[in-house]
Amino acid sequence: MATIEDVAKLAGLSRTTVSRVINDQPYVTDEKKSRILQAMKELGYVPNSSARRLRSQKTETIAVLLPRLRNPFFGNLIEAMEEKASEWGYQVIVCQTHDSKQKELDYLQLLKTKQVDGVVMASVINDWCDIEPYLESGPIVLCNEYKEEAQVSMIHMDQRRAAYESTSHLIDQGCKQIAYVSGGHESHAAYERKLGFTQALQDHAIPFHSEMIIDWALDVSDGQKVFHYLTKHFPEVDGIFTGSDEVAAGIIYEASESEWEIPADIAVVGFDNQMISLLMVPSITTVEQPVREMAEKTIEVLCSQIIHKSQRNDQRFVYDHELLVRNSTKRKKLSLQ
Amino acid sequence: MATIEDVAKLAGLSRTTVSRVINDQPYVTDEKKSRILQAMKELGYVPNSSARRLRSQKTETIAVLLPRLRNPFFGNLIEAMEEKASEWGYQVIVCQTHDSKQKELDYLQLLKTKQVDGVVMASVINDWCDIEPYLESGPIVLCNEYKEEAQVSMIHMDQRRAAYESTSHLIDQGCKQIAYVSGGHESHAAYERKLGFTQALQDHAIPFHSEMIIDWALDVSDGQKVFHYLTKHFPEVDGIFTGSDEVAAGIIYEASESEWEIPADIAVVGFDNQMISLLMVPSITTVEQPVREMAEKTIEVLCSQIIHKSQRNDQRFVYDHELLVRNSTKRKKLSLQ
DNA sequence: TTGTACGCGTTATCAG
DNA sequence: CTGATAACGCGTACAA
Repeated sequence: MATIEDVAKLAGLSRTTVSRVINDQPYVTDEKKSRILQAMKELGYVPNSSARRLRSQKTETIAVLLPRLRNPFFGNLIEAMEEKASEWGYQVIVCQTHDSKQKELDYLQLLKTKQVDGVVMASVINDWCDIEPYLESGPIVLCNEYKEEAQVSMIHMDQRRAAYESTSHLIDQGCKQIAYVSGGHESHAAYERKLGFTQALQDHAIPFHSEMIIDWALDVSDGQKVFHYLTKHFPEVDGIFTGSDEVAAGIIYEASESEWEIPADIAVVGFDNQMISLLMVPSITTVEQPVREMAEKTIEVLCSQIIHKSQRNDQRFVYDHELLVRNSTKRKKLSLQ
Repeated sequence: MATIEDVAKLAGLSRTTVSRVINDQPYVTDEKKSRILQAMKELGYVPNSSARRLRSQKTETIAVLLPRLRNPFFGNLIEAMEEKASEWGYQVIVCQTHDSKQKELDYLQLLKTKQVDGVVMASVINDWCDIEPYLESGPIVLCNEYKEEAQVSMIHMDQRRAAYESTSHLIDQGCKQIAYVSGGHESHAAYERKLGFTQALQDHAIPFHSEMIIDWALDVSDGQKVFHYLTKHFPEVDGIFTGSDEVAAGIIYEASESEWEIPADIAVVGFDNQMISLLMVPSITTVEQPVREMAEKTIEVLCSQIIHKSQRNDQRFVYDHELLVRNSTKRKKLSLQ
């Protein structure tokens, strides 16, 4: 591997001058500049980035922590993040925590060891007090997650309102025995969602059945299990709020294999507006999140914090959702339309 | 930031000894060892990885090149790769090329600049002769892709056989006017698929209509367009081979909004066995790929090449597919069953 | 068993 | 405009 020294020798100049050319700095004669460029080409010289990192204390790399890529919500999120980061000249390291406290801390260690300049947390498992110390080593930005007590920037939706709205929609459609089905880990986002759900029940004087709360449903096959569990133990159920379109799809699929009719017997709402929610029969009422916008804003905020270290680091951006009403909840005759 | 020097001073020992402790090397008294560990804890010392990289010429990082994460096939692929890489102690950088030659080369540059120890290419856009030079800088492994002329390890399925088999299945079901619908870039994998397709037609004496070849269909919405395009221009079509379940789903969705019946009027096969292929009505006949196995093998091969630089680097692993027959192609009465 | 001294490849400082 | 020289933080022959 050719080094800067080799280039300097071949061009008959010093390392310093070569370095100036590499970094587009002024004060180099055009003649020497081209001599150096020539030498670089001849040797196939490429600057060694490990050395640069050591010298400049910068890595041009960020880490994105999330539970798992299999969930298409996170797939879409990181897709948009990688594209934006690439525009800013940053690499992206994928870090799947699988909802493990230990893995989360392991990945945060990347910040301490200077392997990354900053971190996006699209999922937070540990208590904030265990995460805060890492802030000394570099900026952290929360996306799709929030912690009241955290002094960091956060980009997210109003999960509570979204849940409130879609639950109210179920109630509007005449549901009175509504189950709440959500994913494994109790993130703050999930917590807010549940608040919105219970608030909606309360405001409409619908009873809350704590037995009809399910907190282990992550994907399609969990949705299938949920359907059997609910219809067996609570045959009076007539509405289901879910935290993801995959779970909703699993429920609807199993219903189609049984005697239950969706939405006549049970109305179901999903979350995220994945492609699948449109394609299912019946199509799934769901909550659209501005994933790409949130992802891009997250990267912008993080990158500018990396560059201007002084900047205030506790901005908050709240995005709007949109309830998309589809066939999985349309129980009422729409006589007025 | 505390350095190894600070730790040494505090412990009253030399940098070397501290380094030995960090790297679990022998020849250190237990007493001094614990004194050093104590000092490290007191200072919150963490080894600086940029310095280590420079010194050891290793990054413990690999890059995975793929077209886009939005395609769930690649999402699943990188999910499994990241997990396996993590077991080996490697970070994963996501590199979405969006089928751009330039982006592909930009990302390969990571190898040259020593930002990664190795590269997985799950997509190859450039001619191999443009990629080969990068091999000087570190190992490259192909996953789900192959190039006859390349002297690198490859992990993939026999795409040709898979396509042959699912096309033959369409023919068995009585299809005579079969369209071929595939994704944008003409990868070698896609090339092999098309070979299998045409071979199947030929072996069964079914005419090949070059006008019924579509090469721009990537996702659900493309599938929707495909449906309209085909039914308008080739109303005689009675079978469609697609390169992805998303495209197949888009076709089926549009058919359900029209007068066309699937599979009675048109039989459709997908590819990849995504969740969606099971959930659609009708469910989609598709080709199951051992994604996780291929991903894990890929990482194993790459990591061991990184570690044992001498090892032969042109191994080839071919995995088996499985045709899953579902309702989107079941046209014949199964009188014998 | 421990320490000394050098080098990994760059960039920044300062003197010319 | 150009060049010598000192860091950046760590690992490792080699010597003791």
